Amino acid sequence: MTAATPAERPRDRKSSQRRIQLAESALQTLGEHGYARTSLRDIAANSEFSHGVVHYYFTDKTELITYCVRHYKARCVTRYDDILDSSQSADEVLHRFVDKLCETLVEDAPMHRLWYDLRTQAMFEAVLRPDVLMIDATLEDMIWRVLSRYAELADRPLLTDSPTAYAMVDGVFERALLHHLSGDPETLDWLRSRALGLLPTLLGA
Amino acid sequence: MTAATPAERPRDRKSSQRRIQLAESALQTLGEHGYARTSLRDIAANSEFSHGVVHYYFTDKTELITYCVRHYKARCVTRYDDILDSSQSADEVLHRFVDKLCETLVEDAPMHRLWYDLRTQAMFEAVLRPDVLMIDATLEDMIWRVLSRYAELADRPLLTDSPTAYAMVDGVFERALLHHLSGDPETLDWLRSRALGLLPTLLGA
DNA sequence: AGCCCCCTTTGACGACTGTCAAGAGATGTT
DNA sequence: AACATCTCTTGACAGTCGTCAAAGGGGGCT
Repeated sequence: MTAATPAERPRDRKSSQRRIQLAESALQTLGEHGYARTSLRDIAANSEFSHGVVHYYFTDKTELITYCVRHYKARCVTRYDDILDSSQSADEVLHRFVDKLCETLVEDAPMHRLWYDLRTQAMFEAVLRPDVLMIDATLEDMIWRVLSRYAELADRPLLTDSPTAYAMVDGVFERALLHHLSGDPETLDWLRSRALGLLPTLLGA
Repeated sequence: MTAATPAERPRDRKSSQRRIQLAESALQTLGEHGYARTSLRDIAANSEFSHGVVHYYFTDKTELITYCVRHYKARCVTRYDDILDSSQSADEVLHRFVDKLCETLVEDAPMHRLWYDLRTQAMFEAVLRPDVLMIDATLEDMIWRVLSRYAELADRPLLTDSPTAYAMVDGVFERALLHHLSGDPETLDWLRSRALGLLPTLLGA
């Protein structure tokens, strides 16, 4: 069957490529100006197309946003996964995780603040909630995988549950991001030392 | 001396009352719709004045917002202070603090999400940063006072520093707020149990 | 009384927004 | 070569935004 509307079939592959392309332009612009101050014209101006093309590939602004959010997830969720496979000691997991955490704080700062922006907007707009909650759960899993591997290699039990551990790490990271973007030069050292201190306290005797 | 501009002197008292009055209306509207989707006309419509009056008392929209933020601080910073004075045991501080935390999560949910909204917008707009960072520091102090009193009554040392402790508690609270606003009925129990579990782990032997 | 100053309302402006329609250009099929 | 289909540009629409100017009232003062 697969009864597609007449216009959909030949477009499928190319159209999905365009959607991705537009989503990447959109993510970059959103990371610069924030969700509220980014218009469809801004997004199109940062791409190589005109503003009308957005409505050709996305029915709605919210569809574009939610598509961007979902596309964003795929890029960042596996950030720490190679550390887990290749590390051989608890200490190695700890240090490499913290290094990566500090690196992405600086490197991907616009994308991180965009994520916090969207998550906060989900507190106001119900349309954003399903996607945001799903990504938040995925990020929680990501942190939990790190902590589980860390505890396994240290041969000690984890004291907290997954949501709490994620919430605490995320709180520390969000604070670091705010201060980093505010120009505080000590933020990186603070995040490094606090993350190095935090993880061991999540392990029991 | 006090060389005031001709228009300022007689206005002083009344004008500051109006500013407060408008700020309260603004805070309520901002808490409902969020920073980005709140216009000056919305704010005025929620007050008993017309939209023109806002520009009579505030030169700018950003001046209104920053004034609101500063006014908001005064209302919420002393939230837990009476607990500290009147509690006699560590356990009493712990339970009364957590009770208040859960109560304000439900009761003041719009104001909390507004705070998170503004703090996130400060990652994009530099004008908001001074006020946001100041309030964040004040909230950090508020949490630190609770933890200090808690540790003092328990006669045990605190394991973390003030910024980290605040960041972790705030992360847990922010997560609880998002899920509460998403309609998750188990959020309140989760926050209560996790907060009751978190504070003791911040104390050393 | 008449005047002046403070407060408020109203209406308007230019700019910007999401959305859509009409048409031009390109691409490939028959 | 001619046609049809997909893709993209352009221009316009209705609405909303921050901002401001003009004017209306309402007290108190001289």
